[in-house]
Amino acid sequence: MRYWLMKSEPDDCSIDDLAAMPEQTVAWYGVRNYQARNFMMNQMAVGDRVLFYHASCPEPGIAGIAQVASPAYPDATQFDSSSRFFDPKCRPEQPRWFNVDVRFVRKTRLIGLPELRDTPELANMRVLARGNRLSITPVDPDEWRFITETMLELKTDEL
DNA sequence: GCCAACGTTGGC
DNA sequence: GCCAACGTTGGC
Repeated sequence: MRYWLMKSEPDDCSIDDLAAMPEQTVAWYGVRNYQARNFMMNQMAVGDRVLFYHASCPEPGIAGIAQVASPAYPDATQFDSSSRFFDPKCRPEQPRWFNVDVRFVRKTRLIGLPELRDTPELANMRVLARGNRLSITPVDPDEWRFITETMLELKTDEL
């Protein structure tokens, strides 16, 4: 099992929005970056755990835990001319963009970006790297354990 | 709204 | 294959 951090704009889909979804599951559509797409296509597996991160908002940071709920499949919005994610270069017989489904696990206290940056154990987190713009980044098992067990005081059966 | 950083595009 | 121009991300 791998661990990930996935950014979402809470105006779009917050952790509360995810919890309120049917099946508490949402399609992670709209990724238009090859590196992030490749993580979903090639490395994610159903059951992988996810740090749900609120981005582009007044208090950016980790807001909850989620899990990967489906394999990657073609992102429907790439063919939808009414979508802001429409990609006119894409044809259904050769989809370019893919997404997984993500399911709610739990809401947590907000671990804000300043707190993440102030935590020496997380100094090497991908998402904190200078200039990082990826909306999906891998999380090391040690980082996952530190965040969930030490910072959030969650037990294994709560994840 | 600003801007640093990075990805993508396209001319050559 | 280089690289300038442009677009996007996302914190502040």
